[in-house]
Amino acid sequence: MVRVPLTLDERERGERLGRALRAARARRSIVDVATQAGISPETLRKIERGRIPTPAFFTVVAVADVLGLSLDELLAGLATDTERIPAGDLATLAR
Amino acid sequence: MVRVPLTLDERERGERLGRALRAARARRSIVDVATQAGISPETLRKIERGRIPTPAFFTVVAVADVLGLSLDELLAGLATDTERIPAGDLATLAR
DNA sequence: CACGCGAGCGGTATTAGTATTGGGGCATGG
DNA sequence: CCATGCCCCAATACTAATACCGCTCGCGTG
Repeated sequence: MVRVPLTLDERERGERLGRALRAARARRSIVDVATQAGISPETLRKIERGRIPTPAFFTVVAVADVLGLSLDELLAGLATDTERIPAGDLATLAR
Repeated sequence: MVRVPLTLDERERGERLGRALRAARARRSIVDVATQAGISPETLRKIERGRIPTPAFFTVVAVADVLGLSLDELLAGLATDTERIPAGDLATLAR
């Protein structure tokens, strides 16, 4: 076995990370945040949509930095997903 | 070119991350930490040696968690490398 | 002393997956 | 209209993660 395919759990974890980042981005545009973070808008979009379940470490760091988000809070929000998202951000998410 | 090769800066950044993780591991063995973090010892060793300059986000998270290291302090230590390592850890490193 | 042992290192090989560019498509609002 | 913002698809270069091999070095033990 060389490199095992990602499990379902790992993919779901990636989706939670994406949702957390999208919620933090709120009303700013993908292009805005991506260029400021030094990555391509397509990559950010894929991360937010969970299409990149295990993004590179420094990529996540750069995005979180632009969003003014501490990595520790970001991780804390991953465990319990939606339950931890404030009502206001939920509305933003559903828009 | 679809995906440009990593720059020298990015590789050096990976080496700093590796050194920081190794310093945090201190006296514990690679195998011990790696298995506890759920990754292969080979991978952890390569990350510590800078051979994996941009490791996956959750891989770094798992290792930092096992080492009891906050991601925020880990990142803070990356900027200025050795100057920020306390004397005690430097001695450990040189051993 | 010689021996093995634990720990780590470098090389190579393999597959899964990331990051990126560029294309097109569909709304919404100035 | 046309810009903005988001989405999907395809192709491609490069990397992550894993595994196996042999090698080295320090340490304690017989």
